[in-house]
Amino acid sequence: MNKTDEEIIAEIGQLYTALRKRFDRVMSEHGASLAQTKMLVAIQAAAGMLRAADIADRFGIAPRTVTEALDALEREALIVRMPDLSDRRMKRLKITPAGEAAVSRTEPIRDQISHEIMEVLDPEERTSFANAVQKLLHCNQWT
Amino acid sequence: MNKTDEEIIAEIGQLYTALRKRFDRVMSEHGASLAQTKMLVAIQAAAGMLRAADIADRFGIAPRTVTEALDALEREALIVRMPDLSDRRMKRLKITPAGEAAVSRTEPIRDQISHEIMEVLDPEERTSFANAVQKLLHCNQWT
DNA sequence: TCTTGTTCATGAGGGCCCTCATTAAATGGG
DNA sequence: CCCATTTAATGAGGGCCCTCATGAACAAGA
Repeated sequence: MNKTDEEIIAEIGQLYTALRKRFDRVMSEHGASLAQTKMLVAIQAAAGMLRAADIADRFGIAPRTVTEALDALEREALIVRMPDLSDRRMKRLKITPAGEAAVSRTEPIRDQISHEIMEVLDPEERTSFANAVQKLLHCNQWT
Repeated sequence: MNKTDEEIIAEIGQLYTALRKRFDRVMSEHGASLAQTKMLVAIQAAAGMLRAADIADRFGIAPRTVTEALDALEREALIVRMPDLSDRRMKRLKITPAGEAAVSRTEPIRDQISHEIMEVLDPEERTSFANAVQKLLHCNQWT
């Protein structure tokens, strides 16, 4: 029997939840969750020059969401928010040694899990799946 | 250039967020959000016999999540929680007239949006995409 | 009957995402 | 130089999801 559009969409949601759950369970023991770690990596790479708004742009999420994630990272002492002397509206983000430690600790784990998740698809499936996701994403971006 | 596993997974997240945003924007004006409306439909179909735990099972989400959604639905007076006389631990869920009105008001909208989202894929793409999602979901369910 | 184990709903606390409103600061004309 | 606009970050309030802990009620064996 063929799936309805609604069923497929419901399954996308379930898939997202299942993946996040899997990542977070493993990674929560090592410092930061997946979304947080991705921000941490970006902050580290930018060497103290990144602003909250940059992260929002880069990951395509709302600025308010970034503030919230940074609150958590700062609470865990993985980053610090430094006031910018030349523009007092913004704060530059800097990773702490503890933050760098968390990044290097979780990097291999993230790779590993990502790979384990996707390897259930054979190469052709993987490619067409990636294309379909891209297509769906593209057509719903601006809507 | 080929996408990494991590990139594909990140895009699944973005897709989920974009879809939910699209649904919620339209549906929030009509009473209940997507997840809430799906629960409402189930509650309506069960004609007063459904428990919170049944919803958790049916949708594959945690009981605590259901409590939260039901709080919102009850706040909006779309459902009521009725104590069960034979087993005082549980509460039976009943849809209100306002709830039924919300369901019938949003039903065509949900169908419409679902269809608009999925129609960017041609039939073969749609099928292989659905299969891939299924496969990924299946292999990550228990993990 | 009296534990012990189970089930149900929920409190408490988080993560990740959103919109809208607000404050503070920078900036570009008049 | 001053005001209007724009930009940065965040407060307030929601939605959807999780785990772990709690309390009440039921079920069943000793």
